[in-house]
Amino acid sequence: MPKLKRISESTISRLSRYYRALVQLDKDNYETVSSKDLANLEHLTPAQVRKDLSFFGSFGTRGLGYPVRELKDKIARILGVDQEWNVALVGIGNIGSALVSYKEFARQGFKIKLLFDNDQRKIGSNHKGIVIRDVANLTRELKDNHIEIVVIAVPPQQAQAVCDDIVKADVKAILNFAPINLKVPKGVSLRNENMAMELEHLSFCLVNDHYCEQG
Amino acid sequence: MPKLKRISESTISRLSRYYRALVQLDKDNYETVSSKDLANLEHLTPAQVRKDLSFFGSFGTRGLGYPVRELKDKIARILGVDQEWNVALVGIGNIGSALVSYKEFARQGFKIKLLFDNDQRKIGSNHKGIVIRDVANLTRELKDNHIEIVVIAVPPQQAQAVCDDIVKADVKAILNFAPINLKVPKGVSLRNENMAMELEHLSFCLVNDHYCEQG
DNA sequence: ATTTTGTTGTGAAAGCTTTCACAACATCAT
DNA sequence: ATGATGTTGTGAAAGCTTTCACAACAAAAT
Repeated sequence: MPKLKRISESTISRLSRYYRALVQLDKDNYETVSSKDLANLEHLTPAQVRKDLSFFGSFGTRGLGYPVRELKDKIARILGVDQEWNVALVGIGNIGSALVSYKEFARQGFKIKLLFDNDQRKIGSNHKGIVIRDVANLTRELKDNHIEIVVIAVPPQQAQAVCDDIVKADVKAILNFAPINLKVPKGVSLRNENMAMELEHLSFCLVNDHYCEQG
Repeated sequence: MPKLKRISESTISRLSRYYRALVQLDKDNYETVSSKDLANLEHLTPAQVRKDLSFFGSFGTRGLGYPVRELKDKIARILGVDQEWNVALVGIGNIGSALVSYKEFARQGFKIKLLFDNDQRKIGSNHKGIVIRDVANLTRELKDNHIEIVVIAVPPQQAQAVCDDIVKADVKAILNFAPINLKVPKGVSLRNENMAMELEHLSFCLVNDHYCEQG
């Protein structure tokens, strides 16, 4: 039985941070970087950097550090940002509209291909060059257009129904902005962006600063 | 020496989830709720619910469960959402604009009082009833208006400078949307919303589904 | 009264993540 | 060559979080 080591959520998140740092280091023409430097850039510990990277292989040279360009490319491959992904966005309200214009996405290979809404006044209209489709046809259109990632930006009451339609289209990755816990079957990856929750975390820290020792 | 038990980030996040569930239960006129029910609602375990709550006191009755209304109010107090907070928003671009209109914030007691930008064309103009101020005066205006929480929605290159000005105004809570690791002094709480990172997490799971056993 | 059923609060166990510490190398200076 | 310095990769230790398991209690049934 091949021992399947589970990888922690935090390691994946840190991988994103290493990647961002490496992109910058490469731009600045650094050839190599030590775990210590990389740790300093992202306010982590050298041991953590090494442990995280060692999970995926031995990328460094003892005495020297890691080759910047090579490590960047390796992490890009691991994160899947060396390729393009077809993204659809459901719910063209305040947040949805903002995401369509968010340059960071396209730059990283996440291409917004389809937009959906349930508002008859919006359906059929053009939004930044993309036509808004009827959410009633969500499942079929996601399938037909080979969408791989869907962003949910609808009100919480509609989110689970939308989510179910997305799952029916065999989409395996969902980013949810609705403040609700979506239920997805095993095999579907779900990430939540919950701004209300983050603000509550901050107000908790303001009220209970003795519990929130941080810096 | 009073033993200062540290509270985990995850416990605080779950507290937000319990709160959301309790608000709904209260609306639906439930009088009591068991740790089992609360766990089911948020896809957690009963033991975790009890452990989390026990951190802040004994709120339940053995054999019966927790009184919904009372527990909701207690958690509201703990989270600091039983009061209003003065919020400022820096950077009125795509995301910033969306946040101004985001109803969820105001509903939870987070009142956006000031808007800032560095674009001369925007400064002085009205945005949804709030005048946009010059970010050059950030520190002074935050102080004068007793702002307690600031949201950063500026491009990454400007984020650290903006952050430093916020810290100078003695603001102790910052929500950052810029894809960069901000450095803040001890005593200042910082939360990050990094959408690019969440998408990278999803593409990681698409590429490495064997590591991402979830559901 | 006594038993049955249900649920909390919590110490202990299990599981997971981070940090430590050092052997194993690579490079450079002499 | 040899020694000095620097850095990785990793097993073991420490620390943290979640889950287990059960005594303690409350309410309802008999």
